[in-house]
Amino acid sequence: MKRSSIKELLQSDKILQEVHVKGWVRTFRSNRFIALNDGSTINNIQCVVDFENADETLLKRINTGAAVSIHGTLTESQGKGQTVEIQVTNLEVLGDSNPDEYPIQPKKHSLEFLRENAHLRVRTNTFSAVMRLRSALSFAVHQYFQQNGFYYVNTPIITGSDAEGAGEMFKVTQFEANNAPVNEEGEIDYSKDFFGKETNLTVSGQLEGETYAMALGKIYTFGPTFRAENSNTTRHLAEFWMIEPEVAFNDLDANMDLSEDFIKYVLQYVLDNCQDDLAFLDSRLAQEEKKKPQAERSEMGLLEKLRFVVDNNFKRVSYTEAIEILRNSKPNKKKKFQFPVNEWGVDLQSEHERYLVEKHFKCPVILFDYPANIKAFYMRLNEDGKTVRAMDVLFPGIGEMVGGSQREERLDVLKEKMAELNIPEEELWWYLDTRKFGTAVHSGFGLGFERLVLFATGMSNIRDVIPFPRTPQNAEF
RNA sequence: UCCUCAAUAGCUCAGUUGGUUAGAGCAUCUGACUGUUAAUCAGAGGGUCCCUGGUUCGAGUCCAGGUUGAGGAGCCA
Repeated sequence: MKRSSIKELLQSDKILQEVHVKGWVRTFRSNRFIALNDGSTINNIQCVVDFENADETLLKRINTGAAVSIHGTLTESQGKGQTVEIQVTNLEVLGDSNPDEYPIQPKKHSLEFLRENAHLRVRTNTFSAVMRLRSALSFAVHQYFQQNGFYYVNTPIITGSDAEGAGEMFKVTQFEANNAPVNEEGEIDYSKDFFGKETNLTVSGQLEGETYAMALGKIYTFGPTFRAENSNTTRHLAEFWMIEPEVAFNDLDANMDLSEDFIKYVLQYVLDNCQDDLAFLDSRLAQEEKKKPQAERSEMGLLEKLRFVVDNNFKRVSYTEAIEILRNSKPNKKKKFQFPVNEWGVDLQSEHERYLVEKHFKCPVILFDYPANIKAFYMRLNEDGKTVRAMDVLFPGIGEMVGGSQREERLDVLKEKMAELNIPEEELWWYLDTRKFGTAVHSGFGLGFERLVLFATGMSNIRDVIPFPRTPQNAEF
């Protein structure tokens, strides 16, 4: 007999028909009611066992976590918690689960404990909802770009350029740690290594992506990215997935339009397609919020927050305007900021970004036209000579969701900037070629996928929105 | 990397000014009950009090160093 998913059965009108399901036992109550989940939906289906006529040794094997195969009749439920249930005619335990050892109990676990059981945590409601949402978001990312004429480009994960300047890199080498060949100066001789040069895991596919945008027009990357920073925060991972669109002939305004349109599209997609999981996460967040003191509670629930972002325009503010707002803000005047805002040119601290997004504008904010000397070498210098066409999209509770810019398309200006920052031209000869041959205005941005998942699920720690998080001192699994 | 806090049963936690036999709820096991919804009731088992060293007649408790975790900062996406 054909097996149905629980998702299908809960929506079906197959009342009084024979059905077949397989899944894992969530709870077994009163020696009679199995709450069965197969991952197809957050909802369980209740399977009612005729315990009076059942083999007792079989009943003893129906434990939390066990895999079972069930044949039975779909009926309307006599109980209150569900509309339909399965009257079991045949039950087979496919895989036992020793209740003495199985770590996932039918009770609340701390997120810290579940992180230590990352291989099993997806069997909980919270993590299954998060991971289904992550999958849906990932699909929506591709759908958005594909529908809008973008080509998906796979930039290299092992990279030979270390001039991207996006952060500390993980080395890739075949050498033994204490037995690497050295040259006459006593330095490690990478010309003898696998690639014949020093190589690293990518921190960004942007530079390679730019070369493809200068031929395919509109491209995006969506792949793993690595940072060897010793970052211990709720927003950073050593291995994360980044989305990097790059568009030829787009200026910064078009770039801001793209980022806003893109974010709204993928959030609308999950609002339309992940209602059960979002409803669960919405109530989960509401319960979490209740534990906080009144002052720290967020004004909006998860669903409310998502709809708000989709329905309202992001506020676009230049760095210079932002500095003015901050300088005249109450916390600055009352010296509540740890880093007071006095002069133009300083980098904004988290507390300043949070003030702008959460207190002043109360909506996502796009900051643009930053001082040149706090931004990367490839960003387009403005006519004022002191700011660059950079932009950051800031989100409440998350901070920087997107970082992007219009790229410097003028070869001479780019070379000058690289010289200033001691970036050797030989390293990036291929990148400079895009400016030598048919250069054009172009723009792009990077969006940390996990930060998007963080926002869409209402989770608060980035380690809880990726299956197996990689962070300093932790590469278990 | 810096600052703050934490680590006690499988999980979540309590443990008084240092004091003799370290507790609770949940989970597990045994039994009762059976249309339950985190079922209920009765009973039982379960401890390297993170590690190393120190102070003390005596350390879960105090001190030092370390490990791991959490929150915040920096770096950023």
